[in-house]
Amino acid sequence: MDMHAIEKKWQKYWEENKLNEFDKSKTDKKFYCLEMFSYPSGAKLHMGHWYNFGLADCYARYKKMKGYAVFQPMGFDAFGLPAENYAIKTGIHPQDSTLKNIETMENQLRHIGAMFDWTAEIKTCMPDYYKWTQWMFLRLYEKGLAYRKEAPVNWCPSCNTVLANEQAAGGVCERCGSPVVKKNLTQWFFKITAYAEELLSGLDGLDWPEKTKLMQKNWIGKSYGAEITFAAESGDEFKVFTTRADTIFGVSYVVLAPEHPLVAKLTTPDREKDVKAYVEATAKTNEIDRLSSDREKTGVFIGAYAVSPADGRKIPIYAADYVLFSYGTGAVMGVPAHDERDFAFASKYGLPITQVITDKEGNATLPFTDDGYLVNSGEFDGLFGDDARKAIVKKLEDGGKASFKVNYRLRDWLISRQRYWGAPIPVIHCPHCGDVAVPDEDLPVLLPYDVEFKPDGKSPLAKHEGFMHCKCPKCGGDAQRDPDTLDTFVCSSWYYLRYPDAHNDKAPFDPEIINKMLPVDKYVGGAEHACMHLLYARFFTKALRDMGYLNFDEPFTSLTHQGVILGPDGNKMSKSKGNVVSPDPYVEEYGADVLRLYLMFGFNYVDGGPWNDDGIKSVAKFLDRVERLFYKITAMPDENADTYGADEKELDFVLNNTIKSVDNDMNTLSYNTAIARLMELTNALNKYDNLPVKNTVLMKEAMKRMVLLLAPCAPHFSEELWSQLGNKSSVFLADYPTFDEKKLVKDEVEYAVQINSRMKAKIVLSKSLSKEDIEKAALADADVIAALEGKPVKKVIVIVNRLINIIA
RNA sequence: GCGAGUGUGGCGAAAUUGGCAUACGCGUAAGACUUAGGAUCUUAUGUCCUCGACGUGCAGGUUCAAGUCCUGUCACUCGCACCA
Repeated sequence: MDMHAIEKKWQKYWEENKLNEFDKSKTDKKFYCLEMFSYPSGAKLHMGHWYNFGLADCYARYKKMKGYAVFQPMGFDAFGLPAENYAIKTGIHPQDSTLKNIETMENQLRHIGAMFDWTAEIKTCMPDYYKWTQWMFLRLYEKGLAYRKEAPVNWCPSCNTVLANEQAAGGVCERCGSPVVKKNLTQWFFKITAYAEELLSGLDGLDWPEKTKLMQKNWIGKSYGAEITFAAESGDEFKVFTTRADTIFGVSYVVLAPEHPLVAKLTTPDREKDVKAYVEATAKTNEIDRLSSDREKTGVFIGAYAVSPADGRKIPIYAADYVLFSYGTGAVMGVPAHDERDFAFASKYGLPITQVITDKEGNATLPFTDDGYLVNSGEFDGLFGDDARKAIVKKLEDGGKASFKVNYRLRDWLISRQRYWGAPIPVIHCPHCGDVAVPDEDLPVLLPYDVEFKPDGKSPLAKHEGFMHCKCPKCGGDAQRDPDTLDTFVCSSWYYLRYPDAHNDKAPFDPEIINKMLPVDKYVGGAEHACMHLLYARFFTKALRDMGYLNFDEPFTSLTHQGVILGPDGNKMSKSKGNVVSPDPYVEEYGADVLRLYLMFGFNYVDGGPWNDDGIKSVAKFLDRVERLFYKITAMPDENADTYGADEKELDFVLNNTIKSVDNDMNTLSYNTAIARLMELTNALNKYDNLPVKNTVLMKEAMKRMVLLLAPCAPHFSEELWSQLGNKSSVFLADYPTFDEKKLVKDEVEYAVQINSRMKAKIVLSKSLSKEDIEKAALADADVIAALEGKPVKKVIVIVNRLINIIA
């Protein structure tokens, strides 16, 4: 078959007949199948895109044939750093390179033969989209979910920009790998922490990979504990957060984070020099060092003492950088006997180590960090774990010195970027009125084209007079625009809401439409977004729901992460390693269907693996075989329709079993086994074809269903064969084949017979036999009798339809 | 360090509730057809071998029966990484 010709032919047909477009009259049977949209990079589409988009399309087409009105849109996450970096390097404007890249990618994407509904295409860098991204910001701002504050932020000295916590994971810049340093800037934040609890509890009901849910859970990091108030001798009070209130009698010092405001206030004059030096040194330390748990603990005594609320002991106060100012209260109590970090710290600075917890036997090596029984704890001695914690906190609570407290590790989402290529933050800073939201009717705040990209730590927009200067919407006086742009993750946090109403120019979407079309029924994309995009999108959905725009709680009901296709060398594909595999030469040589089929067959979808084209020919051969068989069978006259013996029954069994298996495999995205079953059906048809007398009516029926089963996987090929069968409408409008349970029932079953759990014989028995008869038949078998050698039978285990185990 | 996952032929990989390990394919070998074969078809193909034994990273355990369950251990991958 001329693959290229039929690709063109049917892609044109599908487009002209609007087969890829969602039928808006069928929202009651909607199936929203979405792949994570991609960034329009200068590099061409690689194998991973095909693996993601092409194979998700197989699922979408399968669902369509199962009777759903499938909506599968495609778009581009078009703002972002790479285009701007490229502009700095080459002088080519981000808008020009991005739009050009999009055009190239659109063309490449069409080669996949996916049923993308291009009428709903989104490009996040276009004003008709980012207008609504800005609108989203304003709604969150109104709700108090967007706020501005000065904060130490992750600063990448190489990219000259602020990074989100998630983009600075591990203390290095996600993009360039440079060590991240801290810098104080006034930044915009989204208050994602307001939803910490629901983001956590909502995970339970989601059909998502367990690993991803666990990652989000850990990222949110809920922990139950208590805040306990310590009083300094000066009278100043401060709280520490602890999950181990049961260890409070073992406190031998307390630590304040170096950034803690009380450090300066409480430091005694004789310690001032040392403390100041330490605090300054901490500020200079970059994240990579500060966050390393292997690092030696350091700290400095500030000269002041506090009083333990539990027993009134006087304990020294330290400042140490192993305590994070941004978590809990920024202060902890040091219990060296029962915390590894405190143990290391106390050992170094010669602080007392008092054991207050012990195990069942009364002996424990320090530091002992498990739950245990209290000792040296006055009235609480003998209590265990949770009971001890509750009793102690209750007692302190009565004295106003403690309270139960839940903490989350999740931080608010820093969304300001000192970059050009993003959606401008729609806020005006007025010398009289302060921060003023841009009125909705003035949206979008357009991104100017003529800017200076050269990075110098200032937003390119800040240097653009025409952009910056404006009138305050409130007082009409001279004012300045916010020079920053929004993190691109803001754009991608709501795009799935835009697709179903992509051309709405009155609102980001019509809630009536969106509430029918959402949530997304199947979301397919890489696992690397587990704690960023997927969390942010959930936050947006919940926030918009609470504002009354949406009536659902979660954006993505079911999520699948496709595996990663690695380079042939087993490494992640990258330009620098030179191991990027392009789909283009394979599409050129074998066609889109063969490549789709090979990607389905050669890998477990959720695992991926190193690229290797050894098997691609075999898949091409498989389609050739199907095609040859197809033409051979369709050319046969209808004969022997009434012939239905063992061979026909066997063929019918394989046919029905294939339908059952493939249906199930497609539904669970077990593509490799689905293709294996289709190969088996082909083999069975070939085998049957070699018989002298053939029921050609049965063969034709089998072939017809084969074409239907193959259609979601090899759409052009199958559409062609379908039309050759004389069908006037698309194969994707045909019903997915169903199987007949009766055809799956065999008259006879082969049993494996084991003697003392060892395989000794195989016997074929009628399906209708009772357990007793099966046992009798097995014991009467000549091979079995021989293998038993006259030994008495003690016990016989019969597993119906499978095996018989004789214990002798 | 903590958390999660993976480990099966020469290779990619299969294996409902524990029930014939290695489906499907690649590769390899032999044969058929052919002027020819890098096409097509057929057969064989876990290892060692004579019966038979041994085989799912390794060592144990539970069971009539373990790739699957339990304990320990090694290797690799991913995530988190001083969160008190």
